[in-house]
Amino acid sequence: MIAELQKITAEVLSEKFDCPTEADSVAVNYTKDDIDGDYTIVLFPYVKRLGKNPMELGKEIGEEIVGALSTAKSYNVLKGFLNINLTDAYYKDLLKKISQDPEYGREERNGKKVMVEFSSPNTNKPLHLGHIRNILLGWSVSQILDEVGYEVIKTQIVNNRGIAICKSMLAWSAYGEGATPESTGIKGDHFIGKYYVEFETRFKAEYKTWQESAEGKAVYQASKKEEQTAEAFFKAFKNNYFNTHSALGSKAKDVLLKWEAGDTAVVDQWKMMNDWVYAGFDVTYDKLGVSFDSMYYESDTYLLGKQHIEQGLEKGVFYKKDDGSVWIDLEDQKLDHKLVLRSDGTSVYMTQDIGTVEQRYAETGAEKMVYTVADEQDYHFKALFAIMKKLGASYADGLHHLSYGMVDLPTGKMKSREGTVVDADVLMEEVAVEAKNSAAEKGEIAEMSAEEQAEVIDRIAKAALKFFILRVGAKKRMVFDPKESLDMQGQTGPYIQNAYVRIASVLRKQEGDLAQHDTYTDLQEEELVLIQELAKYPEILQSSADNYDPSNLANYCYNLAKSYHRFYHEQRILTAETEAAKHFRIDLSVQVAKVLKRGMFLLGIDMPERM
RNA sequence: GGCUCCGUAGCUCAGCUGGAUAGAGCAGCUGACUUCUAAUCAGCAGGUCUCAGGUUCGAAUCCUGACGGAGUCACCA
Repeated sequence: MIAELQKITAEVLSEKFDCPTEADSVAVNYTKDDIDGDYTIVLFPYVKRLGKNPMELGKEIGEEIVGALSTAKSYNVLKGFLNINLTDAYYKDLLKKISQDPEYGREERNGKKVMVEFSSPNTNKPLHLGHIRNILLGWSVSQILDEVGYEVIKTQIVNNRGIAICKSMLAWSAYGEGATPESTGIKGDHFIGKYYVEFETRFKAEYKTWQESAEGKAVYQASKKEEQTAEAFFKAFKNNYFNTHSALGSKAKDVLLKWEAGDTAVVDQWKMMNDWVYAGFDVTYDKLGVSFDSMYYESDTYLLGKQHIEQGLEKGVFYKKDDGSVWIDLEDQKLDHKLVLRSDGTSVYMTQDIGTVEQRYAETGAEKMVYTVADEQDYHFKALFAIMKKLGASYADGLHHLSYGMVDLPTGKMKSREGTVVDADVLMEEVAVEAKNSAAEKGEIAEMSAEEQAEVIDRIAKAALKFFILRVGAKKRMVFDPKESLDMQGQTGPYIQNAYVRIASVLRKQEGDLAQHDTYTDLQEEELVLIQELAKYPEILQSSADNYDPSNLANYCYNLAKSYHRFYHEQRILTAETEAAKHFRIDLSVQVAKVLKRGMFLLGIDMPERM
């Protein structure tokens, strides 16, 4: 419709006014809510160019449009804006088209593959609120990309090696006394996290003791900068202490060395403990309703990439310093020189990532790869993508960093050291309790069986949590108030579910088959609004996919639900004035339910039939 | 210090490819359940869109600068 209006306007301007105009350049918008009209054409640019009165110009174009388009009913010109009203028949036809398409909004398969990486946890501690945002975003973007035509491969890389997991291993060996998740009844990831904390606590104590020892004091006196307090010095010196003085540190490093050397006992322990963590993660993923199509493990990939460094050196993309370290100059990208291989020949993060991208492309042929990683790594991914481009990777332009802001608490940043991290499992449990309390005051749920109740409450709780997080634009840092996120009223997931449930309820009470409603005329305002909203759905999907941002879709679902609630309140459905009106409204409701259900599904949110 | 992102109502957020009087929800105050589910609806109140310039017929939106916040600039991952 927009294209048609643009075309006619451009023709009129070009032919009648000798004012050559590109159709694309004509500004056509949806008319503002409180103004009469459906579409609005902005006249100012031509008023100025032609030196014509806006009213006259608007009339000329308006006449032409109403004459040329059978779907255009009338027009009005207001303050330089030409508003076009469309006929009821046009909207009824729109609804009919939507109604005839059972997979409305879903695009033809485009034959392209896209790999979406998300979650990517470390195996030394459980998932937290930050992971939840990551997972919900990654999952939802995957779903949306699938909906607009891609074949999506959902993947994650598990950071299962390195010094961190060695700390947990060491603590478990020393203080675990053979305990297992099974013997203690603790979820595997939490179990490992416990030993990580155990290590850190002991290390802290050890460090504290050392600071007061003669050696510690001597080091402080010898190495401190001017005016530096002991507290500041020791804070900065912590890593150094771990590497050079700490008994615990040297034991942990010893475990890491043995792991890298393939020491059977260490590797076996590592496998066993990581398996506990994976089992724990799986439970959380399951609760979140997400799954993966493939997995990568850092233990398999951390040595990758060196051969690409060699090739890059040959091509002259990289250069070698005297000490043997390899670098790339990214100053033309407004980035610095970046190290890609250490002087001792071992890899850094970047080396691995180069190797991993190449491996993934070789394995899947995906032309697009999306990395769901927090915005603190913006710089890293910019550099990685620039490097791949310089290396001449054919898919380099298809690489995308789905960068999202950190989640803050009302009290500030989440800090694991200060124990202010919100654990994913605990949070979900809290939301479930809140949903249960909320539901207790409502009528319908009480009549269900215990099993049904639990199922419905679970859906409501998940909807509340997921919608709260997904409605915020991904790039934006967001504040997560545990209390507010538990809200079930207003701009929330349950509000949208409630609209769906209302429709489901009406449909249950409807008797007999759905009849034709061609004779229904005189569309009501609330009905018009709903059809207009429904018609926007495909373009919303497309823009969510283009921007890798589900918040568009989330807000759309809310708006659609809101329009429905209003419609529901203003118009009778089952007891409508005429049979035609009744069937029209039922059809309309069915279409709203269809879109709400699908849209929310793409956000990873399930709809209950009752609540 | 360089670079990147952010700054909209008391709070949490929409709106940002320039268009009419800047929108929701929460919190506060009014009203609406004998009538398809009140997890709903209607209303009141709440704004210097951080500030200052610029471009434009028109700027929350684009540009420049300042201020405030965050991130990053590791032979860490």
